[in-house]
Amino acid sequence: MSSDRYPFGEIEAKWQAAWETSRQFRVSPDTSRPKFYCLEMFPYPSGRIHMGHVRVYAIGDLLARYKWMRGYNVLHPMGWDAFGLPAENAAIEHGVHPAIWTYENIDNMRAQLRKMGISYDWDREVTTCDPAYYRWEQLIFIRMLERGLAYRKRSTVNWCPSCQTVLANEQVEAGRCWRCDSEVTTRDIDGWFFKITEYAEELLAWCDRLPGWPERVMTMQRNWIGKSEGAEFDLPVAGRPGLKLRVFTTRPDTGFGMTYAVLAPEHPLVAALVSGPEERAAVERFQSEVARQSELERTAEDRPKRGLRLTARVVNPFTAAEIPLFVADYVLMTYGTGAIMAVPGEDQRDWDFARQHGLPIVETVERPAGWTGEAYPGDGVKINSGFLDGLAIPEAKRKAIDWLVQHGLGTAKVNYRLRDWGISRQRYWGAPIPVVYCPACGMVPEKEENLPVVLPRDVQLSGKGGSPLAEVAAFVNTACPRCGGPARRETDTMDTFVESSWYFLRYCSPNYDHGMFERAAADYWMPVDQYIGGIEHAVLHLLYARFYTKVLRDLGLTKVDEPFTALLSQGMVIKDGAKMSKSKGNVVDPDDLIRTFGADTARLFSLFAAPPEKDLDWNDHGVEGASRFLNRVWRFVVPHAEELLTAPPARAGAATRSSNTTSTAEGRAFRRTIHETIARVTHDIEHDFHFNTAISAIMELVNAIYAFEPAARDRMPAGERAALLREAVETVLLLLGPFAPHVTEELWERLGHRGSLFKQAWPVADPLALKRDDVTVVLQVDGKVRGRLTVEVDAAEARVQDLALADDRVQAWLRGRAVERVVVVPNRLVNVVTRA
RNA sequence: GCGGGCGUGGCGAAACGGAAAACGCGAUGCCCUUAAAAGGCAUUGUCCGCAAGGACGUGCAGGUUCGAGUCCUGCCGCCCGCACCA
Repeated sequence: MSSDRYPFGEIEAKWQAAWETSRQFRVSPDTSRPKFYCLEMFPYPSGRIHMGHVRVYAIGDLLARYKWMRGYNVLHPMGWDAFGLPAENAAIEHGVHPAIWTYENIDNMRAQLRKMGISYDWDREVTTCDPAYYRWEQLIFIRMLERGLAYRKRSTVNWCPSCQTVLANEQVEAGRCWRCDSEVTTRDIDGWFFKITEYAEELLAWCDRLPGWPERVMTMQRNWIGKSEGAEFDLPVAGRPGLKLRVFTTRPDTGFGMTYAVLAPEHPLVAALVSGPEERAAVERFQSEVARQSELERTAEDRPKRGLRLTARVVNPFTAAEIPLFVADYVLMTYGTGAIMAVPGEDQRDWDFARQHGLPIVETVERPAGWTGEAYPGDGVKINSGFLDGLAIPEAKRKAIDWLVQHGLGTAKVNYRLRDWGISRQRYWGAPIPVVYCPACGMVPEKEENLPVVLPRDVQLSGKGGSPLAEVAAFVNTACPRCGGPARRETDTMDTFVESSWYFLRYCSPNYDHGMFERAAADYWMPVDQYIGGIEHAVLHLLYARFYTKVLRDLGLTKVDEPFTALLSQGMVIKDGAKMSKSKGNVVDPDDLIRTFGADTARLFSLFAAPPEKDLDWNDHGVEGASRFLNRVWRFVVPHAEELLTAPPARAGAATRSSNTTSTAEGRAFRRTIHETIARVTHDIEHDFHFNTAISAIMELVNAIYAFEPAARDRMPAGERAALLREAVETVLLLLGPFAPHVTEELWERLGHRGSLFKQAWPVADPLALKRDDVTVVLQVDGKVRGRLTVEVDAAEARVQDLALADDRVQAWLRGRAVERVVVVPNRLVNVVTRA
């Protein structure tokens, strides 16, 4: 393919070994320097890294190395999200124990990552399936149990028939399992929950206080939490004194438009409301029909609403009228009270249902002129609403709630869409839930001194369903921690998202054995200053980790309110129009890439091809371009090294040299290019994460070096030329270092430096070098570019205007027209506005 | 339906309201070479023109402005999240 390629294989191995031997990226708390905690989402040890990993770790390493050079004490750790179903499925299919499978995969992936040359502190490696890790999670589980933040209940849960386990709401995507894409069903089952709803308000409030997060992710979290404010109140059942139906609404102002009410099919009051065996039979038939529907069917688009009218009627407290009562599938038991007041005038769902069943529709908001729609959800003046008539909606809401309170019918009420986090999994490869069921004492937490409850090694994994731990007699049969009598252990394991909800805290003191983490270490390092990962975790991991951190704070373990100050959400890696995947056959193997082009090229291309938040379109030719660029740098530096060494080290970028080092205009212009590049690259990394444009700027500087070198040969003294070239080359190496660390480290050494490039200070643009004498000003006539003009920087506006008007080309366009005004934008342009 | 984002060359992409397309890929031509690879140089939005130059050009239609890819209004299209959430 290519002949003159720099020896990346040797160089990369050399510097990876050197960084490791010198323990360069091993860190400890140091209060004399600012800290920077840079973290990429840790991987699931699937066995091989893929291009998505390459991309996210290239981004993380760029930021970490950049921060090192800016003088920060950088924590940059790596570990393994090691529990989870693939290990168990591999065991079922291939008969290999999940632990063996997982640890082998970790070894493979660690070796692959090392070949990328990422600046990890490998002493801090954390593996979540290690009992020394999950024992602390079990301890916190017991603390949460004591505080009522972990609880057990029987409920209808999402069930993946393929994974044979419960799924949390966050793990169901459009009715399908997030991991295996099977259609999700429901089950009534006992399980453990974390009370994330208790933190709904705080999680929501902090969405406005994390400016370092992408708006898109915050919006998704806000929507997921789904706060709605309104009222809850009672509808008396007609002719049944004492029997009331409680409803929730966000529009209490529409009470006068309530023409019927609806119960969810599963509502506990349904049984009490049916009259006679015939209606009971009909209702039960309806209930079982609804129950049979899968999640997918229930959420299908344009699904007609189905309902059954009961004989019982309720009273609309606003109008005192008796209104019909329905059981219908469009009302969900899981939200609000499971019953609604129906206002067809202002709610489209109610409107549809009312039309279907011939129910009256009362409008309680004045329609805007020309309104042709059906239900009207918008703002307006209240009508047909008794004491609310004439009010605007917000005022009417307040007044309606006051009225409900005064009459003892209801209260203001806030509801959230967020549900408690179901963490029980009926699978083996996870952290055991540390509780015991005793016939005498009931559910009892394991004693703290008995932790960890170790996941037993010997287990039969059949894939037939049911918790595999239930078959392990030695695990299940235990003594009650309270009375000592025979008891059974909990056989469910914890959702793997529990482990990933605190691993970033464990990294602060990974070997600490008196608790989850050492307080002082966490106080020093936390929060994570920059977190980097895929958008797919926008509401899963990122919401759970925020919740768990707040729980740990309330348990007095940490002082931070939020785990991640800033989040960079990187896009997917795409090839041929689709996400890289084995099934599509469009996978690029990072190992092949590193073997062919080197890790530096793989990293540089990942950072150059697109800004990090966008999807990256993989292009083999583009990779060659990245490789070509690094070769171009190499080919300049190596042959010129001797010549460059004749010049004193530039201490590139440090604002210590004055611009008069060079006397020629070419020299000054070249030096300005060097320092403009420093400013651009720094800005692009620091402000927008625009690594692609930062690389462009470095490429331009390299192009300028290639153009300057021969041009300067006869125009200035050799010493001056060498000094300028040395400053330029060293600047390129310093700026390029975080993007392509191995080749730059090697060239840095070849320029006679001892000590790592990454211990050098990041260059700072010299203001004197940036100074220009003159600028090109664009000349416009009526907004169209007609010429250019070179004038001294900051020339007086009057002078620039005179020069512009005197310009031949401008004059030609002014012929026959009168100048109406002249707009002068200093150092940029002159626009001459004319009229006929 | 609700919320968010995005529409720019052949492609990936750039562009504080001020020169649209930087940088890279691809393509074409030339140089080097016995030849190729590698490398170097040049050209590369469309149309008119020998040229100088001109007209057009950032999904569509308007608006604000001396000036709009960028701001505003309304459409069209695509992507993502949530979804009978009362």
